[in-house]
Amino acid sequence: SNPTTYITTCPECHTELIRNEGEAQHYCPNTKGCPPQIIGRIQHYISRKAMDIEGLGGETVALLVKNGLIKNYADLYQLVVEELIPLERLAQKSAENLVKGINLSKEIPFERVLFALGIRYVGETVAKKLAKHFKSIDALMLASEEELVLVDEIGERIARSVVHFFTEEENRVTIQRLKDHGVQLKISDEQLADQTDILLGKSFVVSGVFTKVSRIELKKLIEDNGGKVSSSISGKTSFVVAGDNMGPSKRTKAEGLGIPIISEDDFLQMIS
DNA sequence: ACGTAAGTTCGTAACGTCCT
DNA sequence: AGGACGTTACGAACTTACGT
Repeated sequence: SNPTTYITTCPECHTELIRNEGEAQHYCPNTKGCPPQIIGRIQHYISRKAMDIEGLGGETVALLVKNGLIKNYADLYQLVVEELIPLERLAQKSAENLVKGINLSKEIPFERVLFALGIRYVGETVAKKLAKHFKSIDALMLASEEELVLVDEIGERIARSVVHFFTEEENRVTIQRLKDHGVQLKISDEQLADQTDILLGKSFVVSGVFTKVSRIELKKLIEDNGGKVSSSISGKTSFVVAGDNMGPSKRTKAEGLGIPIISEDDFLQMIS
């Protein structure tokens, strides 16, 4: 039987939206002409967990788009100070900072660039998984749905979305432009050199604050060495790495399950 | 030179959905 | 069913540009 469909129009660009019964959300398919989408994609690209471009925030992105200076994130790399100065809220100083920030983003590692691209269902962690598995955007672009599903943690929905993203000509062009500007679209040699399999199959929970490495670095060390970081303790947790002010409920739970609680030093010892 | 307003950063928490 | 993930929202501290 045919599912009921609901038809509405996008309040922003008045494109027709079709949603099938049972689908939780519908997205405006007008990816090229819907202004909030154009701005939103760039805002995501520059955001903290993605390319983290300092000097550029959501409002400034909207300003740049509205003034016709950029239409997608690859355009950012062609901005020059002079054309920014006439804009509201931007003067010499901010314009320089902005261009500087954009240039610095060329050093952002591949996994975050992959997240920044804005492929649906590819968030921060899925991007990491894909980056680790495929090592480069070229390899990822060649992967079929079948190959993608074989990757741990990647299901049908994500696989379909990834393949779809790369079939769009516009996306391939944008990616080529990023590549030409020197954005990291493959895992760097240094990154590869830092990776080991020491912690393969081990699952970690991190709790508290640490002195020698930051919480973020600690998680990165776990992942780079083949381990998995989870947010909550379960029977599958191998170790809890505890810093200062470890959450008391976590401590109780770990003790209850008999999971070893190790210190920052213990952990660093493990991987050295 | 100073205060204000706007924007950004950083931490956190909650919620609904997806994966296994 | 349980855990993980993506998304959104919020607030507080900090930075910067701009008007007086």
